[in-house]
Amino acid sequence: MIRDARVFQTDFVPNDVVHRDTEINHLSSVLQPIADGDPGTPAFLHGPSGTGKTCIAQYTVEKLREQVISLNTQYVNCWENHSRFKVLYRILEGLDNTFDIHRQSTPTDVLIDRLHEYDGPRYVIILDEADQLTDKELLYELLRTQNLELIFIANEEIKFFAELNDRLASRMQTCARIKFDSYSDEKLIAILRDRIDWGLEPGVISEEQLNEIADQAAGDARVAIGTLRVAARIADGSGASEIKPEHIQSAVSEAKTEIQQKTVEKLTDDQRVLYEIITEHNAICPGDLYEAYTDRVEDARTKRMVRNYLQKMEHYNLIKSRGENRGREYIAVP
DNA sequence: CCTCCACTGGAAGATCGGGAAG
DNA sequence: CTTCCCGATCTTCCAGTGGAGG
Repeated sequence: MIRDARVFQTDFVPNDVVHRDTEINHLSSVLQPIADGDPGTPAFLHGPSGTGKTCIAQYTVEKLREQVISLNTQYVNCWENHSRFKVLYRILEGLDNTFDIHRQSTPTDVLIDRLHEYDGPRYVIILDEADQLTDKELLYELLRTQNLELIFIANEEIKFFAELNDRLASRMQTCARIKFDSYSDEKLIAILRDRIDWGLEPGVISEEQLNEIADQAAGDARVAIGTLRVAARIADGSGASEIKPEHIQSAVSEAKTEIQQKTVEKLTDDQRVLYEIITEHNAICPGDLYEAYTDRVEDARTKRMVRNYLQKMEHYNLIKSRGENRGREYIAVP
């Protein structure tokens, strides 16, 4: 049933993206000066998850590479590299300039200096999940570095700007802002159909089932593609010759828990204990939570550290917090 | 109204872990 | 081997917030 599993990977960038023309054109025009050897304008892409921001950024930069002979590019995910050091490291990595940099012995200042010294070809950097950066000042440093072309990606525009100080916010105002809206069902279906043409045997999924997937995904292409992939796998595993409604039903929930499971695996032991306690309760107040945690764990961290863990887990969308101060409760995300 | 106190999150400093230098 | 140094992690301290209960 599955011909090519690659097209269902979350980081797959299609050769031809056909459902985001406006956004692609906008971004291309922002980057166009680079093709003429001039500095471009930084870009800021924002919109809900699964709306193609990352995909379009990578696709457009790839097209630019075809036009410009000497061009360096790098993709940095700030979720995975949220510290100042890691982001700078990844950026220098894109220039093959890290052979003598080691976390332990190289101060971050040296990384900044080295980046400032860079005078090679123009360097396009995609900073994905830029709102996850702990040290936003780094954005300022990057913006004033010669030869860098920056593409920032974040989910919520307003929230992102609210977290910046005035100086940085006004500097960021100069970015070309490109908004990504949720996909309509028709567009989601068109996207799915592209992937199906490449990835699945012909005729294994009906129009009706496609509609169902698009409906469940609620505008999120990542969820739609994930659901399709899991549904195909389930159908294949059960020996069916085509994807049936029941395959989709189990795929929807499995696709969601699959993502969650991956995140839980990334937690430390202490964090996982906290997560388990929260999932065992409908809602739990901080005091009880900390007590339960100290009971289960040998050598417990302090309350302050636990608050950091909880914040992190909320960021990962594993738990939610409700209420403030005294009324605070923690709830597991279903 | 006021006081108490559980809770939050910022700031500053201590500690950990591990590569480099001696 | 030891010593030095760094970022990351963790603790300590604390000001601020707002609900509970006189």
